[in-house]
Amino acid sequence: MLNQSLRTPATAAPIDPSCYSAEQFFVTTGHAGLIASEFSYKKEEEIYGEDEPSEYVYQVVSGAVRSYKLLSDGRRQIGAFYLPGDVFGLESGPTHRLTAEAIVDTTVRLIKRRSLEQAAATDINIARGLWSMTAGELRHAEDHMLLLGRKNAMERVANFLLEMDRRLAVAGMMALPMCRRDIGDYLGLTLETVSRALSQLQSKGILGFSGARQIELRNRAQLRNLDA
Amino acid sequence: MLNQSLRTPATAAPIDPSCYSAEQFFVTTGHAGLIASEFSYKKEEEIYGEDEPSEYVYQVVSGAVRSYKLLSDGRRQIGAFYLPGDVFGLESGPTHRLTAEAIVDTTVRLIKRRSLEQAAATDINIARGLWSMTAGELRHAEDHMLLLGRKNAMERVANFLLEMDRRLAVAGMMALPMCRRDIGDYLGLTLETVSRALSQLQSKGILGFSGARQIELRNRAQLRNLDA
DNA sequence: CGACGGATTGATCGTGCTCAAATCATGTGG
DNA sequence: CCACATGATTTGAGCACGATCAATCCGTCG
Repeated sequence: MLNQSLRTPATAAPIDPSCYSAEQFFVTTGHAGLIASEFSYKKEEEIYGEDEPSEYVYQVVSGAVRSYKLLSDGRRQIGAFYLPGDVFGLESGPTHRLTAEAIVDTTVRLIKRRSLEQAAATDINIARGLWSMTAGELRHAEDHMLLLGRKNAMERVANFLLEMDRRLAVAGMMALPMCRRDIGDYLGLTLETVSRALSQLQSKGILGFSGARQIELRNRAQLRNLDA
Repeated sequence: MLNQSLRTPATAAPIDPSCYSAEQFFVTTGHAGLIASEFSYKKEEEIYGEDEPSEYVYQVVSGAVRSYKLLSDGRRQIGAFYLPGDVFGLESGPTHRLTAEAIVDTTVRLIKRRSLEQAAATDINIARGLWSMTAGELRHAEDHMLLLGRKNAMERVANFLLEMDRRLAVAGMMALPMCRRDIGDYLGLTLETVSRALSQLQSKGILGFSGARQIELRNRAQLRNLDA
């Protein structure tokens, strides 16, 4: 299965370093002569743990990944989902700040972090790319803090649907890789609250199901209204 | 008033780029021949607005700054407080993602963002510093997402007190620059809930007040227990 | 001293959580 | 191919935590 966001352009497009897209990062590293290998993880398998040394940077080829923090009593906050094309596991410091797990069977490309750092020391484009990707994660985290701190349940779920629609919709349909509990732990809600919000959106005709994880958005404008 | 975290070491300490501290960044830029000027803002004055072009990078000399996002109906999420020594307003993209305001009369040092970018193009230490500071903000945001998504009111307030204790305690006392509403908007709570939690901690002898914003922590261990 | 904004405290309300049960989807073995 | 087992999802009922609304109280500054 070839993923659209991973295709290498036949003609190397010029890269504006101030508008860096994570999806193109592994293309740039290729230009710099860095070697990316592939690896696969089974559903539910851990890719790296919180506070482990950061050895590799990853790009999702196929599948999906969740990245989270745990409290001692088991409460979990998912910080981000990574979908095909997304880069994750990039750290500026020595260790990973969150745990990463495959949500479904997942294949990744990976590059040794050390070789990236070395490349960045001489290639300003690589250095810019590392910074830009971290800045992109920060932007997402800032938006998510607003959601977690100040939005109500329906606003959170509407926001989630629009985010997933943007990132993985094909022909107007989304195939969510994650369960209701994952969605709840991403949105700071319980799985029941997520389920109730989705049911309510269905009854209003804003979305349609074909299986609990196959969702079609029927009214994105109204969904954007619900997202505060 | 000389702030401790701003003092320039008499002997230039070697800087480990993987453990970059934001406080030393303006020292490094000085070595690179970059010029920092000073500017002052009145209490409640806006320093920059959300989505405005990012022209400068700032370091708090004295005072305090809040950085936040607003929803259309006025709900506010404060992403971070910046205290003397802290660097803020650093963006990888073209615009600021949050609004920054002086909480009290505040003096900052500032460097043109353009000159920083130019310096980073030739000086890998500068480039490393920019990345590390953004990564530091991301780390804070990741911790804060866990707090906002999964911690209860007392855990949030305990966490806040320990954070402020670490960052601005002098002789065991904190002089908070921000009001209860600011604290609430930082923690995803109302000002009343913050006030009740603080009163409860006082009645347990875990902290003592000398004025609503002058707090002495009397039992940090117990506070750490309350912070999940 | 008085006025004003900030903080505390109280009473009530409501959203989202908890606990529980029913239903649905998926995959496995007979 | 069907029966069953298992986990995921939905739905319901009741509850609790933090929000809201409201009334003092306090500290600071004119």
